[in-house]
Amino acid sequence: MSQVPLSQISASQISASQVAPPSNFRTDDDARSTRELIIAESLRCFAEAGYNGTSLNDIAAGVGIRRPSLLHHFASKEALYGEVFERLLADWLERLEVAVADQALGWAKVELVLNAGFRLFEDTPDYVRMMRREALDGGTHLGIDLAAVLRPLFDAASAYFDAQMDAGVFKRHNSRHLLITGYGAILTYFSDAAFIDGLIDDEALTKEHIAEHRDHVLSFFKSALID
Amino acid sequence: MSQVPLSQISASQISASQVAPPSNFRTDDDARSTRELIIAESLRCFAEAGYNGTSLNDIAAGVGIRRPSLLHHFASKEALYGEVFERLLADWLERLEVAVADQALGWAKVELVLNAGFRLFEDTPDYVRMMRREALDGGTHLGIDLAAVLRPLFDAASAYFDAQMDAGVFKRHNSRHLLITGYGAILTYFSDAAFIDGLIDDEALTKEHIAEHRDHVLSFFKSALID
DNA sequence: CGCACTACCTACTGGTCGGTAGGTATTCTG
DNA sequence: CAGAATACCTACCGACCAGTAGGTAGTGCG
Repeated sequence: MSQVPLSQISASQISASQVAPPSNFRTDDDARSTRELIIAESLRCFAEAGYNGTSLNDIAAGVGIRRPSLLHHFASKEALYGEVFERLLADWLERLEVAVADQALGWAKVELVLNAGFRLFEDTPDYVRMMRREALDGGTHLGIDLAAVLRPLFDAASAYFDAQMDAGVFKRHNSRHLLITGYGAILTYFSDAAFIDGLIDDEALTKEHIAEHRDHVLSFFKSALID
Repeated sequence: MSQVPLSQISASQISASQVAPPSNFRTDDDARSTRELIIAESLRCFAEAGYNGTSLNDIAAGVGIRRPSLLHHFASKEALYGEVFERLLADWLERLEVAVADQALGWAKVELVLNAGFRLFEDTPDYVRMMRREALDGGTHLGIDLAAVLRPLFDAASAYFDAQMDAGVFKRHNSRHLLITGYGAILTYFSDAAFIDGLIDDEALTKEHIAEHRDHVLSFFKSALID
């Protein structure tokens, strides 16, 4: 690092203007909060416009600081994106594992997990869109291999369905394809909300409409799995 | 212009300019084909990396020409994107309407349309990813309002399901939510193929695996709609 | 031949990108 | 109170972006 050629340092750089003393200084308490503000705004922007469609200036402006100040808190754009994404994964895994760990069996457990998913997505719609973009790009945008992280959950769910089908609790389906179908059915409603708004008369992502869609997905899956 | 010091013009430069006479000249027949090549490569790039992630240089390089030559065929990047997208829509609507116009009734018609969708998506996976990105961005990236174009088809399909449910052919579900669920279940398999590859042992988007998923979706929906 | 036309090129413009250098207030700490 | 640390700033960099200017081969037609 820092082996910048001396030739790049010009005299004009030294004569920086002292005209604008912004005075928007932050205390230590606020410092943590600035970091959080940046992460929150980044999530919003990355979900809305994607990685390439979001500039550090956009994020900085949303927070109310300049780009270099943002880069004081995060080493690079990729590092910032990575931190937002890691937080996404951690939040999701934590909340999903609570539902997965539940001792319920049969349809009750499926309903439990689906409900947890809906609640989770309802709380974090920006996460959903960001995840969708990540899946579209192959899930390997950064160091994290999204599929590899979710694979254990996926395998466990698949085994659960297979066991319940063997036991005759559920009608027979291909469990892995069933999971892919389910994940697509649920995620799409949240990721494509802006598009779906144009297909229906109500507005998607309102509390009422989410509940409507959740009820539909639950009854639809129940209808396909239970006699 | 051309105020380059004579001293900088080396013999190698002069020879270089004559060593590479591009010679990739195209006749009138090829001219149309260059346009097609550009559209094909654009589709590939826009599907792979999105609008913001694709530069005109990327596309031009894929075709084997320079960016200004590309802009000789299309007025701007947006115009190019628009033409690719319009072609997408036209292709889809044409092929879907054949299936929709069929006189089949009950489950046979659903199977017909689903099969047409699968065949369509299998033939044009790049279209699917581009569409997905468009839906993520709200479907109003350019002048075209994606949802408005599809709305008539959506309404007709919804009315069909309602009628069949009223007649007792299908079990009762909310038809509009059913369509959203269905579109998500099918589209996701194609749009997120790279991610799904990491969740399963087989490779998605092979002929065999697509058939497997189609069979699953058909039997799953049949299971949910028919007693 | 002369002239318009097409398809391509190199070389450039203005602007934006991510990132860096270096400075300045303010606060914490010894 | 001195010095380190923090959080912000302006001014800059090189790279890349979409798009333009202007030139040059080759083609078709009078």
